[in-house]
Amino acid sequence: MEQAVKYADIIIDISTKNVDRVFQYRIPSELIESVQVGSRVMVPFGKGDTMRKGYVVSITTVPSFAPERIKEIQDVVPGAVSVQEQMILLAWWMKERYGSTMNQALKTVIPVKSKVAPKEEKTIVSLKTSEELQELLGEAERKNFKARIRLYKALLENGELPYRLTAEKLGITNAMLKPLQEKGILTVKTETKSRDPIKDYERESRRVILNEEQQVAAETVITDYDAGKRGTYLLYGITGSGKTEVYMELIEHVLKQGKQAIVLIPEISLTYQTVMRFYRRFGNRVSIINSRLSAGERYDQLERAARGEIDIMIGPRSALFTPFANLGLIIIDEEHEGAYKSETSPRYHAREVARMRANMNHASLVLGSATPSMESYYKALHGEYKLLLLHNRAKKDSRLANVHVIDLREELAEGNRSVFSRKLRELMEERLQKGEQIMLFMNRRGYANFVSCRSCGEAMQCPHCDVSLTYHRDGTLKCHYCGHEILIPKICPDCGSPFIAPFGAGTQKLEEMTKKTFPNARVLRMDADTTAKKGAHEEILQAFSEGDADILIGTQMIVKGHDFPKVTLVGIMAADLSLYAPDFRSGERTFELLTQASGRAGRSELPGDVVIQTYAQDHFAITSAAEQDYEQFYKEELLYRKMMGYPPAVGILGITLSSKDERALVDAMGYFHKQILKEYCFENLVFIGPVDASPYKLNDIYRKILYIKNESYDILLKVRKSAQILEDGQECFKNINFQYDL
DNA sequence: AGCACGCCGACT
DNA sequence: GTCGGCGTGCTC
Repeated sequence: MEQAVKYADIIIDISTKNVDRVFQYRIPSELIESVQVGSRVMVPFGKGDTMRKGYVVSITTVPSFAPERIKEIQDVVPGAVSVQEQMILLAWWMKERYGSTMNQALKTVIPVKSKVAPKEEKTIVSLKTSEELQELLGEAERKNFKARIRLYKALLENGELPYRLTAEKLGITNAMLKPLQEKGILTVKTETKSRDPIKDYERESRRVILNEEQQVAAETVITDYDAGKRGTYLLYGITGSGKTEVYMELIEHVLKQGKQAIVLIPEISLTYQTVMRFYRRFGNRVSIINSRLSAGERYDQLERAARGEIDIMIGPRSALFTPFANLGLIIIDEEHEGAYKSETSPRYHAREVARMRANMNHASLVLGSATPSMESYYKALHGEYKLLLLHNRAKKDSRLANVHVIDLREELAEGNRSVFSRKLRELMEERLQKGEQIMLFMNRRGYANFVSCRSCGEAMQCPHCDVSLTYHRDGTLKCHYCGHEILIPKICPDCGSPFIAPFGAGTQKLEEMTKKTFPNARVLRMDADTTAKKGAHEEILQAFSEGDADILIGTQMIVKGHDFPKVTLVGIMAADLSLYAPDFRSGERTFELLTQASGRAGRSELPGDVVIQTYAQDHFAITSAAEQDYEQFYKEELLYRKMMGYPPAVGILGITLSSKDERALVDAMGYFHKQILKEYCFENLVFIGPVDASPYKLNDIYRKILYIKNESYDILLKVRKSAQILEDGQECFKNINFQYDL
């Protein structure tokens, strides 16, 4: 029987909104087998029929376009894995939910195949002696071949040149190298570097015996699972209560049924220690993805998952898209972490996407945290999630640290102007004497040390962004948003006064002060500057854990998930710095940071102390963190959120408009606001703003935000859709970029 | 993204 | 008179 002609709905791989929709193509009969939903295909597109990559999102027999104008699919992308239909559906869902383009959604969901399968490194090698090169250079100079002159000069200096760098720096193209290769002047050497997958690890079959609490938690999930019930669980376990053992028990159970598991861990706490625990238990059925892997290595790992060579994938939020065919369990550790929210479009939250993926695969989702996010705990208390509790520390003799809250105002009033309170200083001296280690935590968020003019008060600003430049020890001023860098000026560019000086204190300053106060102590600093180099992060932590230093100074990154048994004192220099950030989550974040930082002290047998220095010693985020009392904090915070109308009590939708043209932005925002108001005048929407985003100007682009609040998420979703329709349909929004944040 | 169509300035 | 600038719009 003659088969009916089939058509495929295809999304073209171009990231502009005008082509962000489906196009229909005829499937030629010889490809009818290989073209499936999720296939990547090459199709002729546009005038001139340039070949473009596209993704098949659905297949139909009824064309919805004039059939004589429908072109044919040319090919299935060679060597490409046909992507799971699910992943495409997930991308659709994300596009709808978060308001991105389909392409952006697909790109986050589908692994990007590296250009060359094995990692290749090309080098340009000269085949001539330097005298001969000199001669060639002379000839090129006579003929005024500019590109060749640059190339010969570089070759004379080095003999061998890395291809990529050369091409970029000297503006040399392949076309121009070709004749030179043919003349035998040079050659392009290609070295294939094999991408080494993770080595085999010895598997230790030492079974961990769960304590009673852990057992109960694990059993709850397992019983549901075996009864065919899938749900979302919130595993709330205090620091050191052994959540990881529970995860592993659950994974083991799921694996036994031939299913796979994904474990999300914030990148920052994805340490060697954690990973090794999984390897020891599950051997080489485990794989990790992290940002240190190259695109190719990452792709390899996902391929292995697709081929069924591994059963467990550990990684940051992108690991959520591991193409497991038989996914049974998703675990999100430290679920409160901000890193689970994507900062680029689609601005998805791993928790929500995980929920969706779990639904599609009939899998369970387990969220774990010592300080659950307000949203999750709220849902757990309202029965949407099942709450699992771990109250006790897994190691019996480890105990909670003594917490001292120090009022900095009082210190000042009593004449102590140093950054160290008397208590902290006293304890530090004692620890140094005993040879124990100290961590000093500086919460620098929203508190850059900027440079200002003493006479006109003007702070040095980034010319591209609406933020102050940050002062660095080497005499430069840097913008932490766009990387703009200048030397510190000698006179104020505004008033000409020579009295300009750094202001405020960051980790650098703290390091200086520490060295001055404790001249004999060995100090290590860890922050965005000292860890800019790859691997520096681990290096510093390694050095510290091996006892190469007495004091570790750092920002948030030192308090996440690292275990230093010899640390018995944690000093939090200014606990309330993060409290006044212009964000309704600042209290929550402060509480989390303080709780985590406190948890660093005394994780072993040695008794620990925590000193919290603050100007707001009565704030509940600080008092409840000092008492390590999450419930107390939750109650107070929820009250506050209810009062102020913030999530999780009410839903909030943030719509950011941005444009290079400030006037156009203001006009567009005004018009947009009016339209939404008009359309939803019968709903009880609460509008806040529009306000300037923070920072208002970023990379020369101005940004304004309109917040819309309502108790019902569904209504906000509807508003988002209407906004999208406005965005696409209105002339005046042409040069305005929209971003949605729910 | 790319490519064509289209309507205004300096040139063989 | 034409060649070509890049603004605008469409692509199954």
